[in-house]
Amino acid sequence: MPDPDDRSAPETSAPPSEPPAGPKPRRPYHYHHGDLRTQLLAAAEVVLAERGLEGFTLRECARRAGVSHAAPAHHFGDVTGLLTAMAATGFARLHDTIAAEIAAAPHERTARYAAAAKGYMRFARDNPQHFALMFRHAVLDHTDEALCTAASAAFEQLVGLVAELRATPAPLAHPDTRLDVAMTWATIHGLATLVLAGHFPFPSGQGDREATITATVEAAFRRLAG
Amino acid sequence: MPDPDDRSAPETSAPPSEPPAGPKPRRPYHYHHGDLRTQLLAAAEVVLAERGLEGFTLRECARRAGVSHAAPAHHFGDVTGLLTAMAATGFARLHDTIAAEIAAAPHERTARYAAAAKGYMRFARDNPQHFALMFRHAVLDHTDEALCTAASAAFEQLVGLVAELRATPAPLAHPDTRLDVAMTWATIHGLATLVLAGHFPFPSGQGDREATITATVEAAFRRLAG
DNA sequence: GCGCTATCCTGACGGCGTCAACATCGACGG
DNA sequence: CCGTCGATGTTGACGCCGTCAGGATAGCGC
Repeated sequence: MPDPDDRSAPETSAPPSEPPAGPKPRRPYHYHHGDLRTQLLAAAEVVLAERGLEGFTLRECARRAGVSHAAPAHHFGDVTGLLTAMAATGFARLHDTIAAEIAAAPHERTARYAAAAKGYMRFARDNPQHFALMFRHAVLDHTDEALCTAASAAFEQLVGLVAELRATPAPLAHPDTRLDVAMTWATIHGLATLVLAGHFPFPSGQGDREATITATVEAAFRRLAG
Repeated sequence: MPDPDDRSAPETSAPPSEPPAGPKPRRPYHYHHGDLRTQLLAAAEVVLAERGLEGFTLRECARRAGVSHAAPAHHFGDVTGLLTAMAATGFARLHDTIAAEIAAAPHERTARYAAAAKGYMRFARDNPQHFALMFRHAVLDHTDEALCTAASAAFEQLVGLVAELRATPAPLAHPDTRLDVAMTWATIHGLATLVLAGHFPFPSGQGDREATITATVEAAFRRLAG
């Protein structure tokens, strides 16, 4: 079984289990070809990015992985299982993206706070379909353990950031941390969601759209922090 | 053609076009039975609320409306057309809900501002599937005129509220109205989206969940305003 | 060497959206 | 008053989908 905590980007290179094997046109179908689960996840990632969640298809994933249409059932049960597994890795990757952005920021509370928001937005922009999947409640199995732990880890990261911001008396006057957390998450999540839905205010681009968005996030969270 | 600006809740009562007509068992199918378009929209509303967007089906809508599976095509083209029409009425209803909440609030800037947010949240809570549909970019036709005008009206309502809030020098220090609008919309939209996705922080209910959410919205927007 | 189980295939089923072909109704012009 | 014509419904078909049942294959412990 592949490592379920694998957070790396999907690899499209075939494992060495398929040598060219000369002009033999095709083997009479190989059962047990190694780690189909990983390859299915990789294929699903491509399908999701290409076709979106509306055009996502279990059979297409199987096709890309070179197996029959019923093969995924043995690893994921049904389509919900596959999407849930993808969502779990998505939360893990979101966590890593935010952590990387924080690590690259100057070691100062407000800057780290804004950097986290920038990381959130960057993940959403770079993986729009994956991001949308993670919050599409109806298509996920919320009893799945991997999903819960991955989502919780990302949430705890957020709580930690807010706590760090409030460690000194200056910022975020309201004493209720829950409200602070809710506000922080809602603001960045709302920004990301609206941008992805094409509803970002004033998108008619004079100038760079990306820069505008990043600047908005930066300004919003510096204001939120102070 | 029915009024495309109809914002009332769907009516389930049959139009008087079907008199009992004695014991005649059934007419050999009535073509032109009045306003199928309206009835299809009403049926679609029920299907959406019951099954969600994932379980939404054109054929089921046709079944509920008592017509054949291909009938909707004559009024909406394809499923995108129907969903787009529903999204348009959704934006109109959101606008009305917010307006009603503002009208019921004390005539003071901050209170009206918070009331609008409360209206936004109330609409999302009372029509979760409809609300989700309105922001599901991939299933809507964004060249549709009715959708554009309805969405723009709701957006202009938001812009007006922010402008009203900034009319006196006190609140929302940042001079950039665009940032204020973005922040306002993102915050309330993020709150609504996260609540609907079941990701609202600390949902484990000691006490009334609804009250907690409403109080959070209230507090968040009073803080945003001042 | 032998079954056991995980893995994978084939084939089938019902449901879906869409299209093409046909039926009917209402309206409008002769 | 009648004929035609477009708008509005119906029927049937197509291909695709997810899922399930049943059979094939391969590796592994005994």
